[in-house]
Amino acid sequence: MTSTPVSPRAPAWIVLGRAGERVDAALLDADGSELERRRVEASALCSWAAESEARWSPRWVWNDAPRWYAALLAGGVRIGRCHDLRLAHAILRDSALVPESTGVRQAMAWDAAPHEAAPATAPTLFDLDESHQPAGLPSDLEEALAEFARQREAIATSLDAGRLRLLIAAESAGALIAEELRAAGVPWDVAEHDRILVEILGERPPGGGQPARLAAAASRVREALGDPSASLDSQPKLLRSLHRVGVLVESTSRWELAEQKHPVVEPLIEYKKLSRLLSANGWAWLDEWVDDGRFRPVYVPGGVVTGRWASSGGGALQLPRQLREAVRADPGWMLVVADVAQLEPRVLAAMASDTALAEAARGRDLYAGVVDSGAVATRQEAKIAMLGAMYGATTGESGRLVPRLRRAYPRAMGLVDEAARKGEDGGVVSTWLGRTSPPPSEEWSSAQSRATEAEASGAEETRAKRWARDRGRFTRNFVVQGTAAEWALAWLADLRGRLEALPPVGVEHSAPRSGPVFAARPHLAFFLHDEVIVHTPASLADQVADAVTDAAAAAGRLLFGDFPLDFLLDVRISDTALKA
DNA sequence: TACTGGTGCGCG
DNA sequence: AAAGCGCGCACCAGTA
Repeated sequence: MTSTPVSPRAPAWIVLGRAGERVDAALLDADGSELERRRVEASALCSWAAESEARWSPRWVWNDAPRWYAALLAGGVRIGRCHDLRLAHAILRDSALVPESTGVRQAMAWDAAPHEAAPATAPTLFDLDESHQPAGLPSDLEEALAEFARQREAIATSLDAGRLRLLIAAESAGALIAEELRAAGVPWDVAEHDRILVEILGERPPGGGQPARLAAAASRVREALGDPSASLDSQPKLLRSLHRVGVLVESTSRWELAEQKHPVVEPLIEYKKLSRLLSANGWAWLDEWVDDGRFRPVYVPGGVVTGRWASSGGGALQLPRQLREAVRADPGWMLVVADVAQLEPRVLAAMASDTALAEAARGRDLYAGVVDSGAVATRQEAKIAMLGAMYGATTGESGRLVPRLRRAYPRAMGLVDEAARKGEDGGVVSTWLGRTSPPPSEEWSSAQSRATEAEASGAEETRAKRWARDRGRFTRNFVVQGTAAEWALAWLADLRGRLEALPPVGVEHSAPRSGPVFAARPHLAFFLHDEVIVHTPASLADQVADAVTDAAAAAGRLLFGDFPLDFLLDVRISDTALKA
């Protein structure tokens, strides 16, 4: 392998494909011309990739980042940049910036990209079992090269190649980061988690029954219901039990229960709370998801239509506040916890070039700025109104307050109102960088056309109108949520580069459980829409905090140029992830 | 026994 | 009873 002659020209891209136990690689120059091919045994891939990365810093082109990068990371190889064909295909196929006639928009195997839950153990490249790959996703080199060519063509002929390149680079960086997050894991203090569970639920019963405080709440509920055998976990049965004692609720949700005056209410709400903690994040979760002091959730980049990440397994995106104290830095390390204040309205201000809203956000809590502008009276009103504007509220306090925002910030509100109108009309909308919402379903469209026919029933018209409004709220939110996701990807990717540039620490200060690649340096440990947690050697914590802040500013400039808007962060350095 | 849909609740 | 977007997961009930 190492004896193969070195290419006379440095490749800008290296496209990888699989052929059984071998890996085929095509080295391309910047304009996509092939320089040479290599054939690498799977067992030698890590060393060849490490060498190529050091020599050329290419952008690696592959069908699906998890399939390749999990194995590279396990082998101690970190790479800088990639082009993920599956994720890029999904963006280009739907993007309104790409002409209809382009090859990438035709139906093909690259569309078939449903993710599946990752295996419990890191896959290796020798693993011939492909059951974990997205079904039907092409894996050989020729198909990867053909798709890569189609994608470059689609970008080049698009209405805005710059934005699409940026979006695909950010999306692909996200794919790398998702694998790195999983490889490094969230540092997790099992003893602290157990302490929290015992404090709230009571001791874990050795036989596997209910913990004491949960059992006590259950018996208080049954006593109030006057039924020692009442079933509390079946919604229909619980509803009937409540009706029998005169609690005439329509659902068993906490909000509705809380409005009732009856002795059953307090213990039932308590029971639901404890029961939820036990089933969602109890000892069983701990056994299944935390291993050797690390929680390793499965992130799914691009898993949400808007471009947000989803997660699969472990409920990574639902870590309850209650358990944040269990997120704990290794000895000698610290956590830098940062979240963006009001990311979505800030993004909206920039997209709409709404200088009044940007002014309200500058250097302060955006909602405080809205209050100062006189649009509404209190912070709570500002928040409710802003969320209502972005989500499409029409009733209640939120719906009532939105018109005031419309007067104060006509540009920003005009942007989301227009997105809603397009959605109601059956059109599509796009994010700032060009991710486009899916078109309406056949069922939706035919319901709309039927409703306009002369013989349409009142019920059909009503339903069509409701569906139209539903879709309008979706597209209204899509542009904001999706652009916020793009900003967050840019933030993450920039931060990743800044962390890489910090000096590694010596072995005496390392965190071996973070794995071969991350044991000696600050690394991203968690990401959730507008929040990041970095696990860092304590001596670098201040520099990491600066990096997080600088990366946010860089992301703003990358997307929105010199539009005068800042992305205010709350940054904390602590040994736990506890929020203020 | 395996599935699907409804409910409720955690997160942003 | 959440009003108003996007998710994942546990649990139960009904069906195949």
